[in-house]
Amino acid sequence: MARMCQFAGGPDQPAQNMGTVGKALDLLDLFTHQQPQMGLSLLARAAGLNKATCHRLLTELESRGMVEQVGPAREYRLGPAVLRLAALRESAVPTREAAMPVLRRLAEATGETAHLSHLVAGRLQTLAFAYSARHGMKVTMEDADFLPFHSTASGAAVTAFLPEAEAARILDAAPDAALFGGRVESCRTHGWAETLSTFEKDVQGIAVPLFDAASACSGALAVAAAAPRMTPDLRRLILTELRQAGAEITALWGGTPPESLATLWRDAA
Amino acid sequence: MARMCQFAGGPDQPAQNMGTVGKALDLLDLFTHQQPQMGLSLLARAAGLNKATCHRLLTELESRGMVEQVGPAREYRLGPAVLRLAALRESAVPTREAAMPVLRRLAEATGETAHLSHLVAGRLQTLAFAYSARHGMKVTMEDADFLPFHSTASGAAVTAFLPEAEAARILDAAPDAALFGGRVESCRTHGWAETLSTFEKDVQGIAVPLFDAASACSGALAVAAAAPRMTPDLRRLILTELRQAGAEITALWGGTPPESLATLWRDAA
DNA sequence: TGTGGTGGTTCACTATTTGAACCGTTGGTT
DNA sequence: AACCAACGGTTCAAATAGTGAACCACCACA
Repeated sequence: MARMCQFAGGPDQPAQNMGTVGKALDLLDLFTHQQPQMGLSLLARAAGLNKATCHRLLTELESRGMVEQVGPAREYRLGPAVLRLAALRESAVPTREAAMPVLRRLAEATGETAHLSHLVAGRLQTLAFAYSARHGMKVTMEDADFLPFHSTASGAAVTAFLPEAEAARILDAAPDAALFGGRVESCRTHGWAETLSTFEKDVQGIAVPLFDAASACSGALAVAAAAPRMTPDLRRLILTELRQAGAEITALWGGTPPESLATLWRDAA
Repeated sequence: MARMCQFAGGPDQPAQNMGTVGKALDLLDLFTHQQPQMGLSLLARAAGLNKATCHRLLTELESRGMVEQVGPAREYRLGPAVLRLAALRESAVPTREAAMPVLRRLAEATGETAHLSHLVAGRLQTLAFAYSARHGMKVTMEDADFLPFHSTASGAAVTAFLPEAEAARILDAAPDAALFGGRVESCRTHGWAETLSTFEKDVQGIAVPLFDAASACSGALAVAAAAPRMTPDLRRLILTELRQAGAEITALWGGTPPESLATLWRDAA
């Protein structure tokens, strides 16, 4: 079960399972903060689809309100139907709402930016963040973006506690396998991951993993601090608060940390 | 262009355009507050799909995080990916966020429950609402639900300003065509719609339509008041505030009311 | 008047989706 | 314990639905 990769060394698996609806959903993922709306041709090119195919998919998405066309250029953007789905999801399982108070408390206690992400479909998705009012200079973030595994503390923390197969996939894709592998390994032994100036210059990230009910890693909680004002004391404080908050959110989400990590955190406290 | 219904009296058009992704997206619409999660068989039955088909669609939705399976019964529920999409949509076009202050002000000024819905894919979707703190007894609402056209003031208001073809479709589906048609006609002449004890007993609804940039009706703003405390004065107040707030939200959304309604509202003020 | 860019449509080809029947479990009844 | 029904999930021949090169009409620029 651990090694599902039967094609030895097959480094390129560019096309995954490609159903029609998969392609349609991939289209939705093309919209970002940087490009919240785009035309048919651009979408087709970005998705690697024929224009006709892309058009049909978009039409179908539009008929259900998942995207909408706007302006004289008839560009596409995400539609209002997603709002209903999200509201329904949050009402059924209030992931974000439940974690927000803890997140705010963490930001307040550390004086730095707190940041929550969770694993969805193999990617690390920003769920929420909270700023502290203490300092004028702070690390700012964009909501609803994907986090790169290899350059963030959250990414390392999650990778450290992923099933072996998936962790291997991420490790293989790392540009600097040794460095990233080291961070992951360190997280496995200490219970937290740390980066400095990898995601962004002069930003120090410290992260702990979060877990679901099956003790599988489901996300990460991080503090992104301005490196210039970091001190050993502050670092100790962040670690303490982070472990505490991480345990809380995991509990709020109905999850349980794996035994190994639970003891690690207990000993540290 | 006005009358697209070429099959005279054709009352049953049960199957619309049915692409594969349409079916998949329809699955998402089956989740409600009442049933936030359901098993494979139930979903297949509710969607009118074969179990195998339904399973494949769900698997594909799950691979993109649009749904997730949970618990020993492996039931499905909406997944975390919808959160990202909604956050992105709100960031690109802050429909809800922009309207919230106006909505709250409306609730405060009238002392009743204010309610905002918009038209998506031919249905009226609850977008937000605001309560007033003035009275202990108030009309309460569920977010992220669909509103029936025929029994709500919002439904009548929207229908009154829809393109003829769509309005006819809704009118034809009305259980009491005369009553509903009367409400719609009244809204066309006065600029607002009103219901009493239709959606729920002892609830009086008053609604005005909202418009997009092309002066097409895109939603409705309503006040749901407890009928027992309604007075002519209160009703006048609600109407004034409602027109004002409706014009504001339409403007905030970058829309413009059709000239006919604009003059109606000007004269009333 | 050409050239290259849109958004959108057509239609023969075929690859994808479909659904009856199947399996292995589970949980309640007789 | 045997039975039954309903569950989630899988198989595979049959056929339906998706695909993409080539096609408009349009616009802007030169």
